[in-house]
Amino acid sequence: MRHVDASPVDPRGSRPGGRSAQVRERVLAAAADELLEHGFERFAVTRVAERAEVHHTTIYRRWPTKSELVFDAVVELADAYAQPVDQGSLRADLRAYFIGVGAAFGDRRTAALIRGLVAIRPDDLVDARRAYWAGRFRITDEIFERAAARGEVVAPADRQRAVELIAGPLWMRGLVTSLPIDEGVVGSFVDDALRAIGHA
Amino acid sequence: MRHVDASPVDPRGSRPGGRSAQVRERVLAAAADELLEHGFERFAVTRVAERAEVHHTTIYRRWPTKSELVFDAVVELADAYAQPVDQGSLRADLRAYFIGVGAAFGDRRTAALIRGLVAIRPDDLVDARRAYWAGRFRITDEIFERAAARGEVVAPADRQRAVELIAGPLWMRGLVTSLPIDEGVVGSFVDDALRAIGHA
Amino acid sequence: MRHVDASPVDPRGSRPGGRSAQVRERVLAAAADELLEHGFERFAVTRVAERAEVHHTTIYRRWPTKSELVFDAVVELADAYAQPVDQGSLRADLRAYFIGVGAAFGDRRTAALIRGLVAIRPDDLVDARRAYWAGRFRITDEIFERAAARGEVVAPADRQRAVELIAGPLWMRGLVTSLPIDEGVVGSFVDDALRAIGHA
Amino acid sequence: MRHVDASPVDPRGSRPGGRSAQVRERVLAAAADELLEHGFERFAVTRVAERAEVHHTTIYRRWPTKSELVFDAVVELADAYAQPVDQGSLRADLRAYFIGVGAAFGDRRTAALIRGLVAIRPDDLVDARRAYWAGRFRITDEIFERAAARGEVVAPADRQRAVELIAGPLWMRGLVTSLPIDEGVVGSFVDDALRAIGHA
DNA sequence: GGATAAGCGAGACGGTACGTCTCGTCTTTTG
DNA sequence: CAAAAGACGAGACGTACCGTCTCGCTTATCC
Repeated sequence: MRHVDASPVDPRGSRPGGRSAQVRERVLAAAADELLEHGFERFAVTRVAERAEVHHTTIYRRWPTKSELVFDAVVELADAYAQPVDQGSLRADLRAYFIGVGAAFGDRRTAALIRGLVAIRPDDLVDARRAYWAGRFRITDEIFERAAARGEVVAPADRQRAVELIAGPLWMRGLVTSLPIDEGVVGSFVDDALRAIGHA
Repeated sequence: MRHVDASPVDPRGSRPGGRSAQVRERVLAAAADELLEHGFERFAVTRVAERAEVHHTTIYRRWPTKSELVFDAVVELADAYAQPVDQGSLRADLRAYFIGVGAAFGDRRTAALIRGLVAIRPDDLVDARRAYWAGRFRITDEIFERAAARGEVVAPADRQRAVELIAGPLWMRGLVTSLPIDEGVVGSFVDDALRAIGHA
Repeated sequence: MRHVDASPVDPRGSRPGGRSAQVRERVLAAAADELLEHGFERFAVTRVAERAEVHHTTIYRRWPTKSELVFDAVVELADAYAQPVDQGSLRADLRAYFIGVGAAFGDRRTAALIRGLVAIRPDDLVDARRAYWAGRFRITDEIFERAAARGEVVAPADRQRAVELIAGPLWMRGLVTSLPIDEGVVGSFVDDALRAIGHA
Repeated sequence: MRHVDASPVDPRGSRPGGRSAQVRERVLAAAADELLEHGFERFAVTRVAERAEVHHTTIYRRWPTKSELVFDAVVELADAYAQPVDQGSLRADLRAYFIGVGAAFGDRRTAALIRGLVAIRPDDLVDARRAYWAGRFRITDEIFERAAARGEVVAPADRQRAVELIAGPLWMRGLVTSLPIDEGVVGSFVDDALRAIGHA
């Protein structure tokens, strides 16, 4: 899933701790900082280089375009919010997970980054984006699997609908209307979604 | 509702057909094209000027920031989709209206504009955006008013929830997951939303 | 000598106290200020208009080019230094006059202006400049005439040489080498010049 | 003496014939042309870039201000006129040297450059200008040294005066009054100066 | 253990776009 | 009818970043 896997650089150097690996780490960290500070739009490779104390040509050697660098950095960040824990019931699991998602929009810097992701031209980084979203949906899938194991069976089509009914309003608040996203709101969306798909 | 109303430009020139009005039209149309072709990120005022056959300084005189230009272009388009017609029932009215909204994402040009709208930094144009969304919500309010007049009463809080439950998934498909938006999908979101708020 | 005499504007308006005359006065005064403050190079008609509280199109109606406006303003200023007084001898008259000239270079703002005049392309405002320099040389001519009336006769060719031998070093210090110009220096140049032309 | 020596540019590139050296040459030549054609005032870096077939940002990298570019172009030319030859006597040496200087004003291109040099604001490039003039005066110093070796001793203060009495009128003719500068005129200024300092 | 190849530091460069300033022209309204 | 008012085309400004290139230097394997 890491984009840089395809890079021609670093056949041996990427051993953990190697010089190359250090560069990669420092650059991605710096990119994340830059992203959080300036948002996607004003993201500047030049500044990333300065932050990482790496020459800018070195960055271009590994990440041919800005989009690719940003994407790698985003993925790095995204994983932080991908920690679903078993809460004992489908409803509780969904609440917990989407409260985490909602919190991401609450962090202005993360919000800026998500906003940027959306702004990327649909034709850019298609595969990378597909992979990213697949990864995210895998998380909710796990939640439903776990529920099924507990006996709360939800049909695949209903899973999809439920996720859209919860995530849709959340994203809309986060990206579009700027309405607040707190735990109560997230909970009510979860309830509405479960009611809509006829889940007890 | 037009953002440019606050601009120092156009005292008399904005009479329909006047020179200024022509410039405004040409620029906004060109901005929409530019947005479609290059996306918000690579949106270049310089190119808009070339497309519109207007000098770039003229654009800066009216729209001091890129955000404002994009916003005005979006608003221009938005009104096209704001024509709700009485279909005889709340469900039918909502379907009709949101099918129109969904269609907007189907038009690549419009989709690009909406994408641009989202990409504008949240601190930018706060008032203008608020006004814009107020306008959009006014349309669904009318639908609910009409329904109330017919006896289909929905509490204000439920109106809001219903709209979010329909529009949220639609926008998410349009902006984020790129899943298809057809009439069947819109219909099912409307049904889900009405079920969620307990509307018969 | 006033350049604006050739302007198509102001057939009757230039009666002293007329509306046009007031505009002319205010604009020239403002132009002089602007010149003194920003120097020739960064002289901006726009700012002159603001200073004069006159619309900038009004200025362009009278002074088709910036050069002409500047020139008129310079001439206005120059006269301030053109007040030779009878000091009783050729040597004293020359000293007094050129000490005044030297003082002009001492005023940094005036110096900036002179510097600008020199920088004007030789092909620009040829007639105006010729007229200006003729005016200036007329002053030294008066000095020599007065001396002749007193019995200190100097041949025309020697007058010219003397003036060049005094003014030359002065201008060079003022414009080129930035060496100091004080009364002692001016005096010694006058003495050298008179010695060179064999004047007692 | 080259101003650009202090520039952060050109670590190795300045080897004669290197890429950077070529750029420098081409730009300075183009700057001289531009100065000749448009004068200092309408001197446009943009046009210099076009003439030199170099991107304008490249020019700004090396010469942050217009003044520095003009100055370097002037210095480049100046050296051409700095070749005093031993003519056997002080008078002859001075004549030969200043005839060369006068000739410089005769070359329109060089004259335009000198005019530009004068137009530079006095606060700009103070050190560079000081160095430049020191270099020029060193040439006349050599002439006086040579004369002293031959037995024609001139006191330091008189050297300075003499040079000003010759160069001053020359520069004034060249820059200000546009009077002709031929060998006869130069000769008479030399003679006048020597007479003024009491040199046989 | 010295060639050799890869990665990095360094920096000039061509290039796009930015957003601003000023110019001088034009058209329309006002006193 | 001149001045006020202001939009406009035009051109240059100087800056920020982009992505490419060329050139040494270092370092870590591989013969």
